[in-house]
Amino acid sequence: MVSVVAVATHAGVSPATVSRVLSGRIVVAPETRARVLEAVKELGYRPNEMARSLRAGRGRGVALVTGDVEQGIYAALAKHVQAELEALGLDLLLFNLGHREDRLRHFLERAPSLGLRGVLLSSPHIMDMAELMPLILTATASGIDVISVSQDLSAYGIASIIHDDVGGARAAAEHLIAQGRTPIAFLGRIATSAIGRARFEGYRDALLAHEQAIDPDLVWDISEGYRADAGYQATSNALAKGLHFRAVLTASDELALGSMAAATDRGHSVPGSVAFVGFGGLGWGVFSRPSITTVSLDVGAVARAVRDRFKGEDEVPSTPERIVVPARLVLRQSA
Amino acid sequence: MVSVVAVATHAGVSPATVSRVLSGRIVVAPETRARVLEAVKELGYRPNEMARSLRAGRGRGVALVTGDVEQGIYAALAKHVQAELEALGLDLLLFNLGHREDRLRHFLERAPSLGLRGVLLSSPHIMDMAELMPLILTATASGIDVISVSQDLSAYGIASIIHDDVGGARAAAEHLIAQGRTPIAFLGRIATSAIGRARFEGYRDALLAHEQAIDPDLVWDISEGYRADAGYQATSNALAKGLHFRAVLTASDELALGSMAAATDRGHSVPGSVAFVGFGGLGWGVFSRPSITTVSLDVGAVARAVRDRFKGEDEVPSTPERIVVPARLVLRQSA
DNA sequence: ATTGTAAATGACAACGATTTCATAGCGGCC
DNA sequence: GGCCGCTATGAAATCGTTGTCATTTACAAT
Repeated sequence: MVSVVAVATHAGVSPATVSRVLSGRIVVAPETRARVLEAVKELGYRPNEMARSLRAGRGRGVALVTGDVEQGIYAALAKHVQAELEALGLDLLLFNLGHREDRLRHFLERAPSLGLRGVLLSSPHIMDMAELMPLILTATASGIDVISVSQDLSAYGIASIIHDDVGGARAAAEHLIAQGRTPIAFLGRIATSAIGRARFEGYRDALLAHEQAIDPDLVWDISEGYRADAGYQATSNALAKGLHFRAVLTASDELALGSMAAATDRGHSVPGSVAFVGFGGLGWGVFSRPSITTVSLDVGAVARAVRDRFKGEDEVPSTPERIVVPARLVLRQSA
Repeated sequence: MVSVVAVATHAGVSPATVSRVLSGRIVVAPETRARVLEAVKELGYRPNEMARSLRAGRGRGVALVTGDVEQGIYAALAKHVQAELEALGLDLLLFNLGHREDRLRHFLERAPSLGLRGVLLSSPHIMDMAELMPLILTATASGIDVISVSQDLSAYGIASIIHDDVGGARAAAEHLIAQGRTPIAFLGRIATSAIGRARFEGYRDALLAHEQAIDPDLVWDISEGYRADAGYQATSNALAKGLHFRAVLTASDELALGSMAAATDRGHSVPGSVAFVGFGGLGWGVFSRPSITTVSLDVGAVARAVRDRFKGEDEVPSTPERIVVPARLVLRQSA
């Protein structure tokens, strides 16, 4: 491994000078500078990131903690965030909880010793943040910038970048109501997910605003992840019970796909007999048939907000603590 | 930050002893040991990972280099690999190339200085590995275990964990032929992707084995990523040209979905008029309507192979250099 | 001519953990 | 009783980088 010392020797200067040249922040005689750069190139020197991190007290890693990257929206988030971080010379560490809270606890315990620059918490289906707060505070105290993505934790003093889930769901419900597609069912996690609850609130708001009663039988509060099979299951059950509904507002595109399949399998036409709205705006939603009308979440905007948060060199950014990214209803075939 | 020195002082021993107790590999008097553990617990000490890495010469990170995590198969890979690595106390760094080769180069240049334990190259749509070999060799020389995932680079002496793409595609084509669904079109990257080419070979093998001619018009060699829109586009073009085919063997589930949509939109029934086979076996493929018959790739098996590779403490594992994970044809509605 | 000042650079310490080397203490054996 | 050897532990060096402090040299000002 070629180190500063090697470069310094080669260039006939001290290691300190090499460091100065490379940092660029300190004046070095042009001739010396040239000689050092020459040596650097000749030896193919690259500063050791581990030594740098130790010296600086923190590294260049930012962790993304997700519930399940296999879910399209998280994969998209990982992709966009990674791209933004890479542009800042930061690395993305991925921690996938699989919706198991103990792993989040374990990660948070480890976080301070890893020298992370930041932690993006994007595991929205975990409710008792209160219990985890001590760990989070320990992390922030150790210089880690903890940001909640998707879930609003600004009440706890944690910077939050969130989608307008309430507004998005409301817009979707309004659209369905305007088309006369009532009654509308809601499918998602409510009791066990802050995000799911926000979407449910949007649904409820719209219904109440139009003096529609909320039928508990049409509120399908699932407890598993937002995968297609959960949607299929819940919808099949509802149909088996003979419940009547003309539309389903779901909390993810995957749920919508599964839900739609359940209806289709029982001979209901989509959107003629039942309409479906998803959440996320994933790429493949355009190509299912019928394609999925969805509340599109601008993942790129979230990633840019993350970038803004990390672009400075200062320890604790002073940007606003709560950023809301708008959600947009994208009309396609299913509703 | 509480360090070994703090713990040592607290326990009335030297830092060396603390280290010995925690490593567990060296005998320490039971009474001393107890005192150290007590101090560790009392102070909430956690070894600084950056210092450890510097001292050890390498850290605990493993990088996963993907083409596009937003594609289901890579997201699934990331998820499973992360889970396996976490069990080994290793962290996953995610680098998403977005199919841009310069970023791979850039990453490989940086890799040795990051102290990575390993690099999982899973960006199969890059062909001229020969050009990148010097960088890869530099990485391996610096102690990084470079493993090619999906793409067979064992000819270059790089450990490779691959799917049986040829066999999987052949099985799919055989299935279509057995059902009399000919002529069969192939949709995927051939010229610009090692994996795509392998899948094409399986297709070709099956056709030739059954004395079917390969119609160049039915070989749709796309150049973009394996996203649904590319599949839609290619298939629409083919249909617009009035080409006749009874089945499409595609190189990903996303392509299959897009391709299927194109056919559906032009009034063809699936699978009655045209059949479709995808590649990957993603969760949502079960719930599209029609659901997608697919060559399922066992991502979990790949992740386990990765785990086996990293579970030892030794620098260069001596496990076989080429592991082939079987691919399985999963019959669903589309074919 | 002498002193003051700024620029350029080198020596050295420090980040925190681990490992090697050295040593104190103790028990056993002849 | 003296010596050998083993066990348990401490002191110190090391990983590679960077920041602080000190030193040198040159030049300007009086």
